[in-house]
Amino acid sequence: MPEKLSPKTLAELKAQGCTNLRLRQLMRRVAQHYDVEMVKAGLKTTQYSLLSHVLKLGPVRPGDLAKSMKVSASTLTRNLKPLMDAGWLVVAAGSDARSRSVAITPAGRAKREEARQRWKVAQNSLNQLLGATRVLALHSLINESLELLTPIDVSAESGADDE
Amino acid sequence: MPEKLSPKTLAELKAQGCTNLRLRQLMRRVAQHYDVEMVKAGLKTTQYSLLSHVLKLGPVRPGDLAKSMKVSASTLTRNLKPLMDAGWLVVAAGSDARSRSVAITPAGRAKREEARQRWKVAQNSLNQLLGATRVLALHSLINESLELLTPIDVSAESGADDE
DNA sequence: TTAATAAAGTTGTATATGCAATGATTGTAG
DNA sequence: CTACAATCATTGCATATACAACTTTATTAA
Repeated sequence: MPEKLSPKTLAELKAQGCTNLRLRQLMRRVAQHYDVEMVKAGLKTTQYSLLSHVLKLGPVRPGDLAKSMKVSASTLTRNLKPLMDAGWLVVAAGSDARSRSVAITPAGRAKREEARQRWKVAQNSLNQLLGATRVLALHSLINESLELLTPIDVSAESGADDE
Repeated sequence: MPEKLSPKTLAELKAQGCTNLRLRQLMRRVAQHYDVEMVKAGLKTTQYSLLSHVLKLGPVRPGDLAKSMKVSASTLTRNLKPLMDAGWLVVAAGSDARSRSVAITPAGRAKREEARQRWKVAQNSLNQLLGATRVLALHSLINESLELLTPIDVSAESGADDE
């Protein structure tokens, strides 16, 4: 893993700039790309993602949901709010008195299915724009990087198939 | 660019999930990685990025700065605030009466230099974690993708070398 | 010259994000 | 059985992000 580098390679890497910055920039662009479609369903891409995860994971504890989505518990708590207000998700009491249980409503299912059509359009047009090969390569790199950066966390299962 | 795909490739792509979701997840992880170091300098990585861009672009109009950083003008307006409050940036009147001019202060230069040391540590440890080859590949893909997604925008020049 | 238009920033509104602190329970050691 | 520790979720605080609407200036067209 700590592969030997020629000085040239190191220099190139240095000249490349900041991984964080570039990643943020790309993320914003891509988010905007998806949002163009998602807006037609009245959702943000993040909300679609949350709906999809709850659909997939069934009644689920907030903490597990957060782990699966790789966001902090506090972020999750707040992101649930607009979806609850819209009646797409419900939060009930959990088995444990300190825990809770998040579930999707029929309206939430319908909305998610509607949004899924939009998502497909966005994903396809992104594949068109970037080229499927490039998108595949990007996904691979992202997945590998996530694994390498993820502190050993047994309980965080795969999550939803698509956003 | 619309490369011919075998059905298999298409299926793989579909199974890969959502580019937006994965990108967001990686971005959050990477941001946290850098933040561990940046916090020691009392900055967020985003703020370091802003300081660096202003340092590089000299007295610059907010609009140009936003373009260079690829954020919206409204985002930039707000992100300037904490740095102005801290005395690291100043916003003066621009040539044009409706425009402005953003510049870095001596204190800002010092802070940025301090933070730059931290940034190096973060970038190096990221390279260690992911492997330099992988980071290089990631940068390439990000750069290519950004270009393909960026609406032809002549005025948005290269920006700062590193975050 | 005046009226319509374009350009530059800021603000209102809403969401996303995380750390640290808090509140509420449950579990455990003595 | 009680005091201490661990778990789970939420809240306070601060920042990041963008779209749409608005204010102020400049430009341009008539």
